[in-house]
Amino acid sequence: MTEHRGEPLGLRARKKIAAMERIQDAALDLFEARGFDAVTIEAVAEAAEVSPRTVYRYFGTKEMLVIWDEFDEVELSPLVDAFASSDPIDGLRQGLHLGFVNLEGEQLRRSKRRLRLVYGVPAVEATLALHAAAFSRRIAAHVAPVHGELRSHVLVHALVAGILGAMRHWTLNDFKESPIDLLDQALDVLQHGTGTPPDESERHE
Amino acid sequence: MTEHRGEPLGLRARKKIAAMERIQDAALDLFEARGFDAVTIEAVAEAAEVSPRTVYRYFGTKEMLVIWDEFDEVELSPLVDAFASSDPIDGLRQGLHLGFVNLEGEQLRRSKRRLRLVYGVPAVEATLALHAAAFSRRIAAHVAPVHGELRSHVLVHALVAGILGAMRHWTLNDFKESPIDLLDQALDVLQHGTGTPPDESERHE
DNA sequence: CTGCCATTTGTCAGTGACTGCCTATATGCT
DNA sequence: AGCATATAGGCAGTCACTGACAAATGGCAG
Repeated sequence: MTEHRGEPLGLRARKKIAAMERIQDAALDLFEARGFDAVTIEAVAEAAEVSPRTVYRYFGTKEMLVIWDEFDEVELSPLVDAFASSDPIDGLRQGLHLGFVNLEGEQLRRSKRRLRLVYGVPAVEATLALHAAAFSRRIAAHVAPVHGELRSHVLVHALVAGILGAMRHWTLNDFKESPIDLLDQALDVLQHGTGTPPDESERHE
Repeated sequence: MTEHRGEPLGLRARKKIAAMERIQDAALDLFEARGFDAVTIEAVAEAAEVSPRTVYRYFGTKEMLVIWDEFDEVELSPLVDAFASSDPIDGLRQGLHLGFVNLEGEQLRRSKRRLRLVYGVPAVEATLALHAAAFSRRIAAHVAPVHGELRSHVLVHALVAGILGAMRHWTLNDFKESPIDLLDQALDVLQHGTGTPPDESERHE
C-alpha cells in the first residue's frame, strides 16, 4: 500500500507491520465504539483474530495500541541538526512541514483517529507524554554540547510541549484549522519569547 | 508540626493528612530500599499499619504515594494573575522563589526523596506529567481570554515544562546547584525566546 | 518433496493493581 | 450517653501484564 520509505524492509518485517496495523485497526474500532477503558485486550485480540499474548508481544501495553505508528523510528539526525543550530526553530519548522504534507489519505485518517483517542483518554495522553519526554531527552543529550545541558533540556522540552500543544488544539477543535498554521503559531510563541504579546494592543512595558 | 498555612483546617482533615504522611513515609522507605516496582501496596499498608483498601482510598494509585504533597491544593489565583500579565514570567518567578524559600528542613528532605523517585521511576514521572498537564490546562483556560487560546496553552505548557526541566536537572545532579538559580535560568531561556544563544561566543546569524 | 531448524504464535498459570459492595467501627454533635 | 454520619476494613472479582513451555509455521538444504 503505502511505500513507507523505500527502505530495505525484510519480508518478515512487512508481515509484522501488516499484522500490527490490522490489530491496531481492530483496537481503534473497539475503543471508538465502547470507550478505551471498556475494551479488554482479550476483546481486541479476538477481533483481530490473534491471541492476547501476541497483542502484548507486539504492543507491550494497551496504550501503545493507540500510540504506535509505523514511522515510530524517527530519523534522529535531521532533528538533532535542527536543534543544534543557533536558532533551532526554523529547521524544526521545515521538518514538521515536510512531515505533514506527507500525511494524506488513509494515513491522515488513521492519525486523526489516534489523536482523538490520545487526547480523549488521559492514560493514553500520559503514555504519549512519557514517550515524548524520552525522545526529548535523547535529542537534548545530543544538543547539550552546543547549548549547555540545562538550556538544551528546557529548550527541547518546551518545543516538544509546543508541538504537542498545537496537536492537541488541532485535535480538540475537530481538525478544523490548518495543522501547519497551528504549528507555526506555536513555534512563533516560543521563538519570540514570552515577553511579546500577540499584538500591539496590550503593551505595558 | 508544620503550620500548613494557618488555614481553617478541620480536626478531621488534620488527622487525615497526618495519616497520609505516615503512609507516604512508609512507602518512600520501602521504595528506596527495594525499588518502586518490587514493593506491593500490601507491603506499604502493612508497614503503615493500615489496610490496603485505605491506602487506595487515600492515594488512589501507587504512583500517587510518591507524587502526593500536602500542598497539592495550590492556590490558583496568584498563578493565574502571573500568567495573565503581559509578561507572565516575572510574576511566576516571584511565586516560585517564595515557594522555595518556604521549603526547608524536614519539608525539603521529604521533597528531595520524592523527587528522586519521581525522576528515577518512569511510571511516576508519567503520572506527574499527567497531573502537570491537567494543572496547566486549568491555568491556560483561565488565561485564554487574555492571550488567546492556542498561545495560552503553548505558553503555559512550555513554562511548566521549563519548571519541571529545572527540577529534573536539580534532582539528577544530586541537588548540588541552587534550585532557584536553575529555575531562573530555565525561565530566562523561555523569556528571551529560542533565538538567543546562551552567550556571545556561538553566534551564527 | 520432505525432513530439519529457527522464528513465531498460542496456552497456561500466576502476580498485583485497582474497584464495588457490604459490614464494622470510630467520630462529631446534641 | 446516644445517635447519625463519616470512615476503615474485609472480601471477591476484574483485568493488565509476565514468564515458561508447547505447538505451529515457514524458509531451506538435501
